[in-house]
Amino acid sequence: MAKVNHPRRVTIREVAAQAGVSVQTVSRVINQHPDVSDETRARVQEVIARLRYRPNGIARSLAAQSSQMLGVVASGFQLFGPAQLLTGIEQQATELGWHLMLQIVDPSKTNDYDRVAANLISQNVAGVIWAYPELTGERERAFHQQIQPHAPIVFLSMEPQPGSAVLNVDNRYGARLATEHLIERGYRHIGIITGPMALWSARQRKLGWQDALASARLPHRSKQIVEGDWSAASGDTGLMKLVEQFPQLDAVFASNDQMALGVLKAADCLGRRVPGDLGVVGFDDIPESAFFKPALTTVHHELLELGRLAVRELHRVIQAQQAGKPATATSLVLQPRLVVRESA
Amino acid sequence: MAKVNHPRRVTIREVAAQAGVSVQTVSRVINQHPDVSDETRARVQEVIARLRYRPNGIARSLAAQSSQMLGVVASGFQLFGPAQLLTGIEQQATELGWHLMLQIVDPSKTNDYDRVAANLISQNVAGVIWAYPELTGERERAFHQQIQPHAPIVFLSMEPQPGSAVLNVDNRYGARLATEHLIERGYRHIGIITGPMALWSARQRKLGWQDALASARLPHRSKQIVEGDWSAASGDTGLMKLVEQFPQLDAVFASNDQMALGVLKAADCLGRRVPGDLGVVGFDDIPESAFFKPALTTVHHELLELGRLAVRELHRVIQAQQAGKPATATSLVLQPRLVVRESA
DNA sequence: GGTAAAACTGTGAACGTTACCGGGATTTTA
DNA sequence: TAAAATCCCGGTAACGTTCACAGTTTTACC
Repeated sequence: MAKVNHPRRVTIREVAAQAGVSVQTVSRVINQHPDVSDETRARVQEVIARLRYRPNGIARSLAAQSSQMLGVVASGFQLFGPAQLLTGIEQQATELGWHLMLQIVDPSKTNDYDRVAANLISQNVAGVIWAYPELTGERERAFHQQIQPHAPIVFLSMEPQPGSAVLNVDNRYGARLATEHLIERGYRHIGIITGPMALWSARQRKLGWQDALASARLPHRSKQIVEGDWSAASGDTGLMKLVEQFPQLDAVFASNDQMALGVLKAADCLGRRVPGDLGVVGFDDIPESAFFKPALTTVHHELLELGRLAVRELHRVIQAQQAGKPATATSLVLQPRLVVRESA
Repeated sequence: MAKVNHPRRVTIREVAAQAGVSVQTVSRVINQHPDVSDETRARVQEVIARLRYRPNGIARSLAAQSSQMLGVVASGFQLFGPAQLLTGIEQQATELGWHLMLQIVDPSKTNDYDRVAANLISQNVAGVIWAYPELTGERERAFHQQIQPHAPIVFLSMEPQPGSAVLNVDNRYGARLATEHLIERGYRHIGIITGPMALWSARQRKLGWQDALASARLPHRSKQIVEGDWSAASGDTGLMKLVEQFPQLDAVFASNDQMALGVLKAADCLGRRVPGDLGVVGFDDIPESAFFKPALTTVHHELLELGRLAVRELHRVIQAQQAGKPATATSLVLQPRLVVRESA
């Protein structure tokens, strides 16, 4: 790292000199420490404003051994879920005065997790939000072990692990709601297009579908199941496969709205009318789903709120730890709800 | 900022002690400085690995007066464009070894820009990518003035400003392509649903639509125009308004794909067949648009690549500046292309 | 009016790294 | 063979802030 000739920035020392006080006093003013007389405080603040002094966050972090930065590990913002989570995280972080350091993981590279952990530690983040959907037991443990000594972690949308704080939407319950709705409407041969089965959330949604069928004493066999990848394209081909391997199919639970869109499209191509010949329910309630043809019945969940909660939880723990009280983040599950429209 | 009792981290001093060399030599090894013998280098690296030493990025930034961090100012990841940009930025940043500090602006708060600038400066970012779509002339200048002395800036999707580097997609040309396609297909009464007119990119798309009509000697009047807000809902209500105020309407250019979806929905409600009774073209080519009914003809642009380019440009300038050669970022425009499907 | 407590302010040493400069050992050049 | 260049390496002083502690002044109370 070569030195770049930037204009000298104003330092705390200059402010102190101009205000006729010590550096320490200026520091106290900046940090809203109570032990400063109103008069001194006012004088210092006047100088700060005049000189346009900005405390150097880097130096602050180094001296105080803690930064104003939260690490966010994520991936795939093109998808609705991650984008929503990140937005919520950002909103809440800004409101509470935290900065965000973004890290993307490439799950295909095994040692990418180490790189990310190293980066987070090296920047001395005060807390970490793991918003990437998947982390298997062993990797989770390894990551936890690396980060935990330095900063608390909150995981999002992941399989609950003992000893870790995981914030989730109840995917299983949501899928059950969706499927039960189909059953209520009289459909009896209900297939599913799942998300990538490597993902816990996708597996949970599949379980919810099974729950509903089981409690209605309807059979569920593997020919009723097709695995998708969250994309509309996989919903489209998914339905094609499904009708082929399970001809009596009369309804589909698509594990997200994009795939549901693909299903609607394929149904159209096959000449099947929705909801008459085929019931369809999605998951996520993306803003567009109300404008599908027909408008999609789907499961709504509050991912934005989940992201906000993650930050708040981290904030709580960090504050407590700084006050000397040991605290750990706790897990939490948000309940989704069914949004009935026209597709079932 | 109170001190938290975390386990002591391994410092460069301990590595130096264990390896029997000076702190400076370890620093040289970390930074791949050439002036170290292979033998010493190997010994130091062995110790680093054994002690699991991680250089403290904060201390490094402070000492070197430059960080490994790029600032990204953005907003609205739920929208396709920003999400795509951010993904591209992240990919390229990771490949080049940069970290990202994320900042969201609330455009409704006037002084939010100052807050963001202060944050970026305080964290000593090496460069800034402004990915929030809009910054008016004056604010742009103010922001520029605050940041520029500290770090180079690249703006994305914004009105080109003299003296600033702006990376853009040619929105006007893309919109022209879309509209010309409608004209070629024989539509003559072509309306438009614009994006928020406060946004330059939305205004450019409108201009492209005008260009096409003008060069085909077709009239364009204000009753052919409705302003939307990028959402499917606004596309839906937009078409309703449009047919009311301009009954002879036979085609619509929707300024993004979400609004096009809304248009398709409204057309269906009105009993108008697409593309028979009504031609529709969108903009963005979101992955779902191929699965609309009918499949949407739209304009494709490479926002992911635009994000990557922004990082590369910044990287180039920073490198050059550190090498002592003054350099400035340059502007650039990417050309979009038409994707013909079934909706026109 | 004296003492103890409270309120305020300053001093010096961290925090973990890199920049700058200087010096010895080794090789190259004239 | 001496001088000059090159290669390695180390010591010291930053970078801009906060922390711990030690002062000094003011206030409160009997």
